[in-house]
Amino acid sequence: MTVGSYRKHHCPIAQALAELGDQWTLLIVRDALLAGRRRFNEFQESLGISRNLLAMRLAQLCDAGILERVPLGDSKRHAYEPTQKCRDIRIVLLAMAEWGEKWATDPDVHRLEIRDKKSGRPVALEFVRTEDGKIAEPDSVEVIRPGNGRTEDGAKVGP
Amino acid sequence: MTVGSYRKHHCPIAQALAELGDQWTLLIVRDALLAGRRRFNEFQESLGISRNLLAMRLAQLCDAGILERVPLGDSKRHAYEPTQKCRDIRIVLLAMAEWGEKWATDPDVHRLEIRDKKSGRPVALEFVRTEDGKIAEPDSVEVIRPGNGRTEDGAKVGP
DNA sequence: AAATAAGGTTCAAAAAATCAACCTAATTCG
DNA sequence: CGAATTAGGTTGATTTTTTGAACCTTATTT
Repeated sequence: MTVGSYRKHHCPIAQALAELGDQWTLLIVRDALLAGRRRFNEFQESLGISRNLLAMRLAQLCDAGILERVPLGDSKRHAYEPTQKCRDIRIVLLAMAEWGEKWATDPDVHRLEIRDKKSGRPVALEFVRTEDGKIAEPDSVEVIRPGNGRTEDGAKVGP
Repeated sequence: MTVGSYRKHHCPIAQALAELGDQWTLLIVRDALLAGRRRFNEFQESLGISRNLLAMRLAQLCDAGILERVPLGDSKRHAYEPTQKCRDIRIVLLAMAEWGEKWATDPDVHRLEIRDKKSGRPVALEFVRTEDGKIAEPDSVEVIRPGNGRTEDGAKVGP
């Protein structure tokens, strides 16, 4: 079994990892979404990734509909623009950022602040009860696979 | 520059990826957190990962304080128990699951439901304004690095 | 017009992942 | 009790990925 054969598990986490789980992919997406980078050399210089590998990853991201190659002016050069599918990854990146800030061993780790665009007021990522809009503590929520009677604690069948 | 040298970027996302960004690591964590797996062979059979690689990854996860090797009975066998650092990854996995469900190409992808443990009511992952507890639309929030005047759109300095 | 930058491609070397076989200590089976 | 099987790895050869450097062609700048 190769690592890429995640798809055989019909788990949505495995599916996400099949498209994003590569070592560089989420860093490229981070650069595109959070640092506004768009051009081949911007990614290359920012990440220090080998150029051939970057070319492959960008092609894969375009194939997956996460980035889009758009021509710049009338030249043959182009920019890699994030699609909606890409923008939807931001929540994953911010969840990782919160975890990284909390648990990173690097004492010089940056903070990332999420805030409301208009008011500038701080925003955080939370579990919210759909019915009453109240915030739920992480430990008070469980994850189930609908149709599978079991909860995460005793599960025989995985996600 | 090797892919493991994320730490040089003091970005919390890069830090998180340095510990979790391996191809198998998040699947191991998923199995531990969401499917309750604890034993070497459980992970191996569930994931189909090579045994030597699994041994390395489990050792790394223990070193990182994400799993903990606890003896079983008085034998030399043991279980890999998730720590709090590991449980805090659940929010990342669930963000990925939501993305995977929305964007997966596999039509047979499972749904994962998050719900309140006590009431069984559904729960979702949302951006919440800290001040008034109101839900913020993803497109209405921005990410900044405090101390860096720029927003995600015009950033010269990345996360 | 020449120099430099953008956006790659090619190729060899190094590192990492896979696969199969092997090993030892517990546990279960007859 | 002894034999077989299971758990939890380790070892080593093979294959696949990454890396790093050089090279190339087409824009753009000086």
